[in-house]
Amino acid sequence: MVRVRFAPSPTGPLHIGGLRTALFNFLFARKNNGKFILRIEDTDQLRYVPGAEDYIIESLRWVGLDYDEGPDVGGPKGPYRQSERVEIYRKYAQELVDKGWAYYAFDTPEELDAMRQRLREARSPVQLYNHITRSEMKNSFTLSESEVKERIESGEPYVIRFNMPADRQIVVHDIIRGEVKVNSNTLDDKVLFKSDGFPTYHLANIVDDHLMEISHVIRGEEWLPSLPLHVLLYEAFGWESPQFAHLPLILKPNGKGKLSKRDGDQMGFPVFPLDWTDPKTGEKIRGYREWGYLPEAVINILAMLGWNPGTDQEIFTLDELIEQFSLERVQKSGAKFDPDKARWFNQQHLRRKSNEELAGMFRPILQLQGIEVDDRYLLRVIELLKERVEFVEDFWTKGYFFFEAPRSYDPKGVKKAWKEQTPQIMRELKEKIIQIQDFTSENIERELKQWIESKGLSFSKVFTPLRLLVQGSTSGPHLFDMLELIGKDEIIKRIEYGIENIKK
RNA sequence: GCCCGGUUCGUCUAGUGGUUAGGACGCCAGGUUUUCAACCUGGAGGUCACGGGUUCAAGUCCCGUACCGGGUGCCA
Repeated sequence: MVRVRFAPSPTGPLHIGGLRTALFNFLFARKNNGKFILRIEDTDQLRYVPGAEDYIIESLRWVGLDYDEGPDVGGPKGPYRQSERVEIYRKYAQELVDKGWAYYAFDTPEELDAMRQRLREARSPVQLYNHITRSEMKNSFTLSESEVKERIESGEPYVIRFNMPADRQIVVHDIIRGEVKVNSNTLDDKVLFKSDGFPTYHLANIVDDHLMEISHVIRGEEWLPSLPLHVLLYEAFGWESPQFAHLPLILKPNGKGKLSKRDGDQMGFPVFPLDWTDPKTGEKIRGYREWGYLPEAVINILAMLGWNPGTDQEIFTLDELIEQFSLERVQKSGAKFDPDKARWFNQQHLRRKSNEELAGMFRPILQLQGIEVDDRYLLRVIELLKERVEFVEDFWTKGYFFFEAPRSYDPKGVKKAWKEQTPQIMRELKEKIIQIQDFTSENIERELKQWIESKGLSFSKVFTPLRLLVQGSTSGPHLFDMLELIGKDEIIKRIEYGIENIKK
């Protein structure tokens, strides 16, 4: 039985790197008829951010990554919030102490700093709390059993550290990267249980993955260095280890490093699925959703960052991804995020939507403008604009003139199309348009072209200024379809108004 | 510093010892269009990080170096 989990910690808004980890877990679970579990890793009291958990849940829901078990939906292996499981971790930490795999330590943060500082100054290649240095610190190795007991009973703060064995060659296996070998001497006695009564990630993670019967741990590459520790923890408990897959990181588009919080607003693309307002600073960051991205597009963008099907297919629905996903085809190297391609994905998915769906998404934007239109008109507008739009908002920015007369005229367009003789031509054109009885696209085109030819004018001398008058700029949708849709009376009004108001 | 991982057009990538190194985004040009977009056709863009091996043959296997990234916390 495949059981995988997405285990974010609620220290801020979910980042798209995290969302991709969730996606790959989800795809793997669905592909293998397994379970996808959401677990909230809120063991850090200091970094806890109110609202972050709700944000995570809402984000997953928005993109359609439904989980089978989780804090809000429950499940047989709950609770799914680590803060509600502290007693469990305490018990297992104790078990490791009893078995000799862990020990008590009483060093203060200052003492730890001093130790690292000293080692650095001594040019020691490693500055670790390990099998060598622990003999100089305050812990179960240096204190007598009774003194340890006494300190604990007197309420002195303590932590429980892992007893990292010396000189062990650890070989771990990763589905994406193959074998990774590490010597335990480069590892340290990690804190497993903190003095605040909470476990660290390492302990809680292993205990929960075991108790929740997780079969595959699919997580970001930043966890690869702690994999040997985790494997040793499974050994210490005598548990069978799940399989591991470490996903490549998503990197900044230009420049270096992991994609992070502020990159988005600076470089003109979102880094978070939804809008987020920092509860402390009040700072607002825009999300994919509010930016106008379709959830389908976000899924597609993330799926293609670090995975590919091995075919030329690039546009996928979630179901198609489930069908074709495999961990074996996940890339080893980090992928730079490409904002241009992200836009392209959105455009592709937008075009695959029905006109009715698009109308449903566009109407709220119109309502914001105080505009009410009937469905037939709206659907025609969408039909005319659909191929030239990347985001839903573009229906407004590129088509507002279907709903109201242009308020201004694009200066470049005016310069290009509005010549000395143009007002006179437009006056005559207006008279011609008044005469057109059958005001349909096809007929308007035929009659106007005939008229232009009979006057010995060129199409562009007439049509470009006409377009300018009707829509305020010189590039846009099919001219005659647009004229038909806007209607004869309104067209005439716009021509009259424009002739008076465009100055040359 | 130390540990781990990575390295194919600007970007995402195909490629598993023998290919003119393929596709997509973006860019450029032509076609189409009253215009722009879309679409179609074409183009530029890669000494497969570098250096050494192994082999009749290496982007593909091995070693070293460089560079990039991650980790190195009582953070996850």
